[in-house]
Amino acid sequence: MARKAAGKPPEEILLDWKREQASLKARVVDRDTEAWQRDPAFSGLQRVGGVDVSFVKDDSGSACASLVVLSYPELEVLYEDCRMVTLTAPYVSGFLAFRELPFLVDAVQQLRQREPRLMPQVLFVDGNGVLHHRGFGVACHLGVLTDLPCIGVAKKLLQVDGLENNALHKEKIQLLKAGGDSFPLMGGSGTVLGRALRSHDHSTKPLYVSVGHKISLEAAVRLTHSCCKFRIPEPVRQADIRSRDYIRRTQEVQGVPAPPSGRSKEAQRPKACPQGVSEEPAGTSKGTPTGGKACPRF
DNA sequence: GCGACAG
DNA sequence: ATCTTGTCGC
Repeated sequence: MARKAAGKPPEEILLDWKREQASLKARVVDRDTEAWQRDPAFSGLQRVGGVDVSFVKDDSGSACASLVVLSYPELEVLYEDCRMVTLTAPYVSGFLAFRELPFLVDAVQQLRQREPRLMPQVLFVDGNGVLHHRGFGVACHLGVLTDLPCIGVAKKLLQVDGLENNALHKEKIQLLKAGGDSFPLMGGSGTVLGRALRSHDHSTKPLYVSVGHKISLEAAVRLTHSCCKFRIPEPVRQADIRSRDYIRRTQEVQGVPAPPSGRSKEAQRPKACPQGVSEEPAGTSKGTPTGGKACPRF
């Protein structure tokens, strides 16, 4: 009975999605809009957020969407929201937003309504911003729909517009010697789409940072570096750790016994979290991140 | 048949 | 994204 989100959507749907991306792309602001973004120490910045979606191992439809807010510059968790969701759209490279975004937008709206004072001033998104097939990745999408500054952080290079993870690219990576070092990622059109960043001294594999919304690439890269205690920016890392933990706890209670004795002690209590406010599986959203028209099934 | 492929 | 143990290093 459970609808599986498999198979690639019909061409017709993909065309719809492309039209939507093109339409929303016009609203992207790829420059600094806040005073703290220009400040050398980011003074004025107090809260940074991160979002992520983790999956249940044998069910492409079940996942846990999480939104966390950390203090800056301490990077301590102030807020955490994890919720199980049912994904309807399949994953198609270039259309990640249509699969994961509805739930993340919901999470932001809930925060805005229940704890407005904890609203993050910038959001780190797992995935790309303008470094995308059509210049509108999930970080841009989330930024436009929430009107929050967003930074796209991908763990792998999306090979678009002439960008390739080839020998030359690898040579450039070798030249990144210290945390904070980076080099531009230029698309075929000569435009800089993002930057490969060595997030800290002891990390060899770079992060691919690109503008999502309302922040310049320079500020995005600098802030990303300043939020890395490890390779992955702390906001996204915490969202990831907590969402997987949430799933693990859920699987333990009614199903799998107790695999190994995990070492996920990394989760402490945030000052606020809508955990107790149990309602429905929180799957109000449908197919379109916009919430506009409805594209029911695949 | 082979390479690509954010999460 | 997820499947997976040990292992090398600070």
